[in-house]
Amino acid sequence: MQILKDNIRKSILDEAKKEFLDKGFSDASMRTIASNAGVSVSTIYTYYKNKDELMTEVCMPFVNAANAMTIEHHTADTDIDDMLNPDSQRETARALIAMVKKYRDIIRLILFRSEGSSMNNFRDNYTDRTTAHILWFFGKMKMKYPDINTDVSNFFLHANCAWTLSIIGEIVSHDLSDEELEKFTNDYVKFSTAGWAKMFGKNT
Amino acid sequence: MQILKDNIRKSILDEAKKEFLDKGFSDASMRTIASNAGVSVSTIYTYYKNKDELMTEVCMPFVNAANAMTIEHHTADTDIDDMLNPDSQRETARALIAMVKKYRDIIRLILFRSEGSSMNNFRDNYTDRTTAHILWFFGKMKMKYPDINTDVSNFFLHANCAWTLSIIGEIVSHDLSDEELEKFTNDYVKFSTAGWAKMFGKNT
Amino acid sequence: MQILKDNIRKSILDEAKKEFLDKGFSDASMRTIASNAGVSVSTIYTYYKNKDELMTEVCMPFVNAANAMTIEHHTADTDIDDMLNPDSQRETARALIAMVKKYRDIIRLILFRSEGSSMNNFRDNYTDRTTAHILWFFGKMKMKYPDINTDVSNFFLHANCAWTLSIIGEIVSHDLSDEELEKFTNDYVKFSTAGWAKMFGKNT
Amino acid sequence: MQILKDNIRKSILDEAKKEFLDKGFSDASMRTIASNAGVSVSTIYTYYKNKDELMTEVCMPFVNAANAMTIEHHTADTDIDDMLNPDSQRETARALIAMVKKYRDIIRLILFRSEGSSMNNFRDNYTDRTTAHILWFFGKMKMKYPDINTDVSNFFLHANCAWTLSIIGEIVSHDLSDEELEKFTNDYVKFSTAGWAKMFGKNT
DNA sequence: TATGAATGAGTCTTCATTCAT
DNA sequence: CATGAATGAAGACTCATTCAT
Repeated sequence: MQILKDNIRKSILDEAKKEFLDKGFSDASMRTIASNAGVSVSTIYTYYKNKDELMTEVCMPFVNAANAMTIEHHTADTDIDDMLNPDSQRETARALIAMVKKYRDIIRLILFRSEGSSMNNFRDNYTDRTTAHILWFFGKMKMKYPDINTDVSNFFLHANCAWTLSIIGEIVSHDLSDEELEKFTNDYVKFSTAGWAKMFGKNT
Repeated sequence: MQILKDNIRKSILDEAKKEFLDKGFSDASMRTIASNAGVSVSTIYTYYKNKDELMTEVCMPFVNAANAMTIEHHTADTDIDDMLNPDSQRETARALIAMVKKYRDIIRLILFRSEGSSMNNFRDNYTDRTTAHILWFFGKMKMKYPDINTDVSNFFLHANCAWTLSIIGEIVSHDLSDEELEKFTNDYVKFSTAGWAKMFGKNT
Repeated sequence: MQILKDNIRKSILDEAKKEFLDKGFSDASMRTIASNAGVSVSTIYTYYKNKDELMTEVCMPFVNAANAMTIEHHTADTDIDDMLNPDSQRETARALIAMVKKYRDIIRLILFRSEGSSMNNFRDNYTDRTTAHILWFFGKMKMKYPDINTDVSNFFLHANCAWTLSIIGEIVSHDLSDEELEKFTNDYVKFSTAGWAKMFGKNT
Repeated sequence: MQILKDNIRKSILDEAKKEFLDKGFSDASMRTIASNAGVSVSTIYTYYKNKDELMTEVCMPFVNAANAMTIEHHTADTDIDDMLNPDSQRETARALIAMVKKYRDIIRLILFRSEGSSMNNFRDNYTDRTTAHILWFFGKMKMKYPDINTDVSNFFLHANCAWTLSIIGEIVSHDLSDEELEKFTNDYVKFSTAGWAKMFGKNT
């Protein structure tokens, strides 16, 4: 029975994901989801309060993974050097890309097809959170190395965080081979480490 | 009469813009637009063929301006040095920001509230077009300066173009003072010129 | 100017006929007619009071011809023998068929696509009128030849008149060659003269 | 519950029939039907997929009966003599008339008020099917009695079948007493048996 | 005369959601 | 637990017609 119910849950979530991706949240139809999942519309409502919650539930796996990664990242004892260290950056980028590939569909759903749902806030929330973390990190670094230049425009930091999300969006929108992704990673790291070095005034 | 008609057109466009921004294209209601514009629903249809065309018409001012800017940019006789020249880059950035500020609402509409309309393609189209231009430009530069490194991942170029759009999106989503924007511009230019210099291998 | 106006009238009528035939009266659209005729919708209303009158006007050529034929037929000095005379019947049938072929489209319009318009009464009116004439004719014949049997069910006469209309409907619905029509005429006359002879009790 | 649901179904069908008869399919309004049936518009859509299917469902009782009668008629072991035998013909006619009286409203609906719906094809389909049967029957008879004349124009056969339908249409359009119908039946049989006898060349 | 413009009423259909069973 | 049934509100869009110009 438990198994049966889990099957139904999964079936509903799967079909909901397809329908949301296909039509976008607003234009998706609960009927279609139910019909494709082989259950009645009302059954969906016994599992999920409403359309929005269904959407949220569909996105949860990624949201959880993203939160976990964020926490891990935030608690890591990184130093300013890590931002300038290509190897360290590459590692971080690869981990991110691995996760992006894993949650490809959900990410596409959240970034491009969530209009009208509460998941549509994810983009802004995520950027804001990441930005806040960077600011806190910069403060910490300034304490540690008083002579580096951390006088960086808040909005530039924000834009940089948004870039990450933008890149994620581009990755999930295109079908890239592993080689392309690796090459991209190298280029990106080259570009951004050089950029940050310049920002920090370490690039005499 | 002419004035009257133009008034009505403008009124419809204004209210449509508001409604689209407020609810998103899909959830926007023609009834609401008509009611707020003080005309009957059918009157809207004497001016615009359907909801999608109304949306398109709302966005046209920006689309035209963006196209004009693109053409101007593409026909400009830029050189590789311009990409590395902070002054030149700042000028370009400022021009872009000026336009973004001018069409703030429409840009927000296109980037974040256009799901379900044909304007939703703008983002991808724009990124693709810009990427294509950059590729062409790189080829030209490689011919001119055979010793620079232009072996940059296509997808990195794409991601870079997407960054521009992402920044534009952030600008229209936040209420930034002129100082902040100026500061951001400086930082951005510092960061990216350093990045490109590194990419081109000019940064001995 | 007169010529111009007549051109417009004709153009409107032609396109109206097409649209009515295509969609049926109820589903036909004044807009479509106007657009195809190259005039504005309101122009149609300067020529015709409303959709129904436009329909009527489209059908007039046939209605007039049919009335003329009816009058001619009614005033003709026919005798009971004519109904039993194959040559006479064939002649009548051929004349009718000629007219039917001439007004083919309008007849199809009236018989099969006039629902919702006042032309939809034509069928019944025509049958009733023809039936009335036959009744009057039978009365006259009974006076002239008291010994023939004219005790025919009113409704049979009605059904017979309806048959004529039904045949007309079949002719305009099918694409028949002249040979087929001629063969049909012969068969029809053979069949019905035999039938009437039996009815009149003359066929000993 | 079952009873309740059947009541609702029936109520919807009844009111739909009335509305379709009253306004014709195209001009009939789902709102009016729903309102008269005492249900909401959307409830109709839980029972019937769309307006056309509702129309079809309204007509089904007659369509089924007509098909049953056709099958019965086609499988009967009739002979050429039956077409010339007044008693046999009268019997057939009476059975048909009984059915017509039973489904009077639906027949009127199909024959005269179905424009725009898929039931509008019934007339032609029926005529074609009956004609095909007659042709097959004539072939069979020619095999059995090589000396009868079955060289009858296809279109005449078609017109004859259309006559049946035309008569049916006249019956449902008029309020005829049983006597009138009986008298009509006699006349019709007299007329048509004489006609067919002549056609077959048996009436020396 | 010809029409652009305007409209209120209407179209069929779908929606997410609720609830009794 | 699962659902069939029901619904009011809303969807985009079209309609025939009028009227000032």
